[in-house]
Amino acid sequence: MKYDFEQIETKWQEKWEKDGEFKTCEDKTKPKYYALEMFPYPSGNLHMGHVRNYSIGDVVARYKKMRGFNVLHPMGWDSFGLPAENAAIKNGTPPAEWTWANIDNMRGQLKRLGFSYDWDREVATAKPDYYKFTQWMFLQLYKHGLAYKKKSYVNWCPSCKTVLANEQVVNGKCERCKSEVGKKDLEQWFFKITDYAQRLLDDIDKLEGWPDKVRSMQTNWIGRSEGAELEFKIDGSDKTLTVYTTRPDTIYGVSYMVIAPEHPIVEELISGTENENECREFIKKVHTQSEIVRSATDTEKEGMFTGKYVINPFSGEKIPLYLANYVLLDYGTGVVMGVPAHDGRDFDFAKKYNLPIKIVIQPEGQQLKSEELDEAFAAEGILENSGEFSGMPNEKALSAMIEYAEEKGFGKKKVNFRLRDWLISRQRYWGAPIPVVYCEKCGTVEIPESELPVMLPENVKFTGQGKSPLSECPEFVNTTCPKCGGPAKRETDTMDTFVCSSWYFMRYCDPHNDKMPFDKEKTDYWMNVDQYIGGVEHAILHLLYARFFTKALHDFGYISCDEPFENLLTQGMVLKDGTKMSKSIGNVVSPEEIIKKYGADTARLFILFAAPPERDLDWNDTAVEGAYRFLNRVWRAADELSEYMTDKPIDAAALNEAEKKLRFAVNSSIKKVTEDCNRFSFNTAVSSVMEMVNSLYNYKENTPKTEYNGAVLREAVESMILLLYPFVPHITSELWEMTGHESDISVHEWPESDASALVVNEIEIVLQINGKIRDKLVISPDLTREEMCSLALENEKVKQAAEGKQIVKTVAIPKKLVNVVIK
RNA sequence: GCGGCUGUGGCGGAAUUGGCAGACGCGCCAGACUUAGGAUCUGGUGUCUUUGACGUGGGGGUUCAAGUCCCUUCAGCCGCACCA
Repeated sequence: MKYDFEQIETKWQEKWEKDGEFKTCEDKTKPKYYALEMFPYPSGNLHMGHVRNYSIGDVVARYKKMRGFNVLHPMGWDSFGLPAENAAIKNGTPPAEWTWANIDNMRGQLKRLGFSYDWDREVATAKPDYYKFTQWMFLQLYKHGLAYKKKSYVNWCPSCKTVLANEQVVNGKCERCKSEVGKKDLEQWFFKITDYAQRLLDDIDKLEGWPDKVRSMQTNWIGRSEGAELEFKIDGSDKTLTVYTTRPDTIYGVSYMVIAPEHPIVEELISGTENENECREFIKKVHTQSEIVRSATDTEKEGMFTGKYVINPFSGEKIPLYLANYVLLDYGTGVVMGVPAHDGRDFDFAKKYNLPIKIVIQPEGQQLKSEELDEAFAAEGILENSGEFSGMPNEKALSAMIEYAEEKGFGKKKVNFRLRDWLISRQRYWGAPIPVVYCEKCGTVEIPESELPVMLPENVKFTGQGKSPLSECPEFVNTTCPKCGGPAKRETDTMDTFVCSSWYFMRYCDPHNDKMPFDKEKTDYWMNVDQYIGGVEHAILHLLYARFFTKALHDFGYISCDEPFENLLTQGMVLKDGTKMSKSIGNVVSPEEIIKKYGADTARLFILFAAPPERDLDWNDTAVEGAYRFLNRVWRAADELSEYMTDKPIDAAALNEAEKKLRFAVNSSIKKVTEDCNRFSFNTAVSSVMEMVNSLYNYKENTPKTEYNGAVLREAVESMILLLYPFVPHITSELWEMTGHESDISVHEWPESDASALVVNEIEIVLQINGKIRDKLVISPDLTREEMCSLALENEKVKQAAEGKQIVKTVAIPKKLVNVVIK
C-alpha cells in the first residue's frame, strides 16, 4: 500500500473533530498541563513561523497527554488591530468582516496541520463576549487607581494616526509601520505599570524556566537605578531645582547644571534674562531635531547658558545653569548636575563650553590633574576637595553624603526606573472601546460593569482622513451619564491591542463565562501556563504586560498565581537562504504549498528535525524531501512487517543475536526520545527514531522472512509508531490502526523502555595511552576499575609503548575507557 | 558603552555530567535491483604528506583526559542605549 498522506490526514482530522478528541475539562485525578502558544494576529494566512511555533507546541501537548497529564491546549485570535482598518480604508471591507474571513481561513489552515487544539475554547479578542471583559479589566485597574488619564507629551505615529506606547517605538520609528514617530501633547489613558516596577523586576529571579536573554531584556527595560535626589537653590529666587544622580559622591565636582529644554520651569527661568533670545532660539532648534537624531548617542551635545545660577547645597558654590539637548525630560527630574571630571558626557560638554573640570575622586595610588585629563575618571577612588568627606572611599562617601543631605533636608535616597507608565489610548476604531464617558456635571464616569460591553458601532466610515472614525460617529459619542442621566460624551479612543492579549491565557480556562472573565476555581486549576511558546519579538511588550496584568489580578484577588508563564520557549525564526522570509525579498515558502506537495506530517517533521526549537531554522527544500523519504520508510516498514507481528510476549531467554540487537536499539531509542522530549530537544528525538528505524531495516533486510520474530517485530514497530506520534500524528494514527489496534493511538500511553533489553554482557571501551586512543577493548560492563587497569596493562600496544619507559598511572572509567599514562 | 547569545565537515546539526568529536539528516561517491531511475535497498564520505599526524574562530592555561572548565582575543547576531 502506498503512503497517501492526503487521504490519511483528512481522514484523521475529520475523526478528531467528530470525536472531540482534544476537548479538555478540569480533572482533579490527573496532574494538569497547560501548553500554550502565542495566538496569532489574523493577517489572512499562516506563515512558516506560525507552522513552527504551533508544531513545537503540538509535540509538547501530545507528548504530555501521552505521559498522563490532563492537557489544556487552546488557540485563539489576537484579532483587533490596525491592518483590519487599513483594509477597510483600502477596499471598503468592514474591519469585522475582513477579520472574521481571515480567521476562518487561518483556522482551516491550522486544522489542516492537525494541531491538537480544544477548539471549543477558541477566543477572539475582537468579539464582544471577549472585549466585554477587556473593558472589565480596564475598570478593575481604574477602580484600583492603576488607570488614569493625563495630558502628556506622547509618541505619535503620523502614518497610523495614533499614539504609541514607549515599547512600541523602536529606534524612533513605529514598530508596526516604520514611519518616524513624532511627539504630541495629548490627554491620554495610562496604566500605572510603574507601581509594579520593583515587583516585575524582583520576580524575574523566579522565572527560572525563561531564557536568560528574555530575563535580561526585561531587567534592562525596567532599568532600575539607585541614587539620590538633591535640591539646588536657584540663585536670586526661593525656588529650587531637584536633580537625580547616581553619583552624589561626586557632588563637589559639579561645575555646571543642565536642564531639559521642555522642562516646565524653563519659561520662568529664562524670561527677562539677558540670554532670553538665544535661549528661545536654542529651544526652537532642539525641537526641530527629530527624536532619532536627538536620542542618538553620537549626536553632539549642545547647550545654552540660561543666565541663571544654582547653589550647590554641599559646597555653597554658584553653578551656572544651562539648557541642553541631551537631557531627557521624562527620566529622573529632567535636571542633571554636570561633573566633568567623573562622567564621560559631562566631560565632553565641559570641554565644548569651557567649563571647569574639578577632580574630586582620585584613583588609589595616583594623582590625576585636571589639566592633563583627557577623559573622565568614572571608577572607584578616594574623595578629595570634598569638604568633610575628603579622604573617604567613594562608595562609603556615597551613602554618607545621602545621609547628610537627608539630615539637612535638601536631599533623599531615590530609586529610579526607566520603565514608563503604559499608554493605552489609541485613536483608532478597531479596538476595545475604553469604557468611560465624560459628563458635563460628573466629569469622567466609568461605565458600570453591568452595562458592558461598550459595543463598537458598525456603521462607521473609513476614509483614512481626519480624526478617528469613532469620534465622527455621533450615535456612539453622544450618550447619557450612568451617574446622573444627563448628557455625556463617550471616550472615543480604543485600547492598545496589547491590553487584549494581556489576559487571553486566563480566558482560555473558562472561555464561555458571561458573568466574569473567568471563574477563579478554573484559573486556579489551570494556571499558570506550564509551557509558553512564541517568538522572542514579544520578550518585552507582551510578556511584560501579561506579567503586570497577572500581578494586578492577583492583588485584586481574582487569581492565585502571580506569574503567568512558568516556562518560556522562544523559538527561532524560519529563514530562507540565511535571511528572514519576506514578500519583498520574494523568498517566502508557503505552508499551503508544502502541505499540498508533502502533507502536514512532512512539514511538521522537517521543521522539528532541522534545528533545535530555539535556534533559527534555514528552510531547505531537499531536506524536506528527506523528511518525506523518512516517513515513507516508516510507512513501508510497518506496512510490510505488520503481517509477521504476533501478540505473543517476547521470550527474552530465547532471543538470537539479531533479535537482541534490535531490541537493544528499540529500547535505547525509547529511553533517548523520552529524555529528549523532556528537554524539548526534538531534533535529536527524531534522529534517535531514525536510528531505530535503520536498525529495524537492518533486521528486516538481513533476516529471512521465515525467521522473523513476530513478538520482537511488534515491539519495534509499535514503539516506532508511538514515539513518532507527537511529531507526525496522522501517519502514526493510520499505522496504529493498520497494525491491528482498535482504539486510537491518541489515547495510548507513552512507551516505556525495557531495562532488561538494554543489558549487555560485552561492551567496547577505549584504551588510551597518554590521552590518545590506541586500541579498543571488548570487556564485561561489570569490570571494576582495578580489573580494567590490569587488563589494559596486558595490552600489546601498551607494552610496546611502555618499553624503556615508566608507567606513571592508570585511570579507568567504568564502561567508558582506560587511560595509561607513560613517561 | 551596557547586557545576552552564537562560532564544530561541502550544508543543517549531534556530543545532556570533562571521557571514542562529527550521531541523525541533506549533499556527494559507489554497488545491488532494473528496459530505465530523480524509486528502493546496501556501503562509503572531517583534513593531510595515511603503520601516522592534525582537527570544534585564534592564543594561552588547568587536567591522565577539554568542543565542554578558566584567562585572553577575534568575528557575527540580538536587545538596550546621551537613563545622569
